[in-house]
Amino acid sequence: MKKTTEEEHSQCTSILRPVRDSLDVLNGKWKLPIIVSLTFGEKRFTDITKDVHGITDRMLSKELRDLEMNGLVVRKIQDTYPVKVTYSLTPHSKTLRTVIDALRNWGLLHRKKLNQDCKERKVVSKK
Amino acid sequence: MKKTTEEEHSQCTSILRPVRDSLDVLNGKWKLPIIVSLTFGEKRFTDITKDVHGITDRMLSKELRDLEMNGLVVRKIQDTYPVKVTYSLTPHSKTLRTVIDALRNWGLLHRKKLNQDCKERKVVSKK
DNA sequence: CGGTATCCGATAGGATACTG
DNA sequence: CAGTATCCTATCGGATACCG
Repeated sequence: MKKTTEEEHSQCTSILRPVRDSLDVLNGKWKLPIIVSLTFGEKRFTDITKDVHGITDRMLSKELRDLEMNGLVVRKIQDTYPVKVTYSLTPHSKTLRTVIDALRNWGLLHRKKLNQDCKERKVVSKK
Repeated sequence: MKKTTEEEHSQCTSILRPVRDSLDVLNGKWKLPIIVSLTFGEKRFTDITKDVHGITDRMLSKELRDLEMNGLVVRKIQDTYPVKVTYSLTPHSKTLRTVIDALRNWGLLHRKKLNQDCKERKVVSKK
């Protein structure tokens, strides 16, 4: 138990780099929720608004642009009248499935944990 | 293919709620990296600084407090001289392993994808 | 070593109004 | 319907200095 620290550090770095790569692309409150919404198939602007509760037009617009630039979302304009715009996932963003599942499962676990702590009156008041 | 939309919407919501629960706790640039650092065992303030490249004392201090309040990190003060403070994960935060693994794998995939696109000269300039 | 205090700029994100 | 424009606040996050 001497030189583990150095080895550990480089091991840690090798995990941290890709994790931070992911976080850079997925950061913020809305990107993953938007992607979740689109996992159910291509949708129109307003439909996403309805799924992702609380998002404003402004944020949705901005986040969709971000996601499109990063190759995670495709914007398609149907040249009908009136014009119809749809958004959908790319093959690449579909690989986010495991991330979403992991977050979902942990979210459920976390909420269960909170309820438990509540029963045990061990809640630490937030702020 | 008529009423799927309503059903889809409630299905979507049932995924979105726990995902957003997770994101609320894990948001920001630093929390998951800090947790990754601590997966290698309890560490001191400065050691975390070294693992999580680029973080400032101020942010680390703040984020550790946040994580402690949410029951994801434990702060332990050894009453030696000089005083030694260590941080470690809780059983609960250890369940984040799957989330971290998923993000790590996706990060690797994403970088591979970027390199591919680069070769194909399909890069979309950022900004 | 393990932080806190202060200051500051940048970005996230909300509210509201408006447009083709 | 599918957004943009404008304005605003809050938080993020960096720099620097300082403290027991």
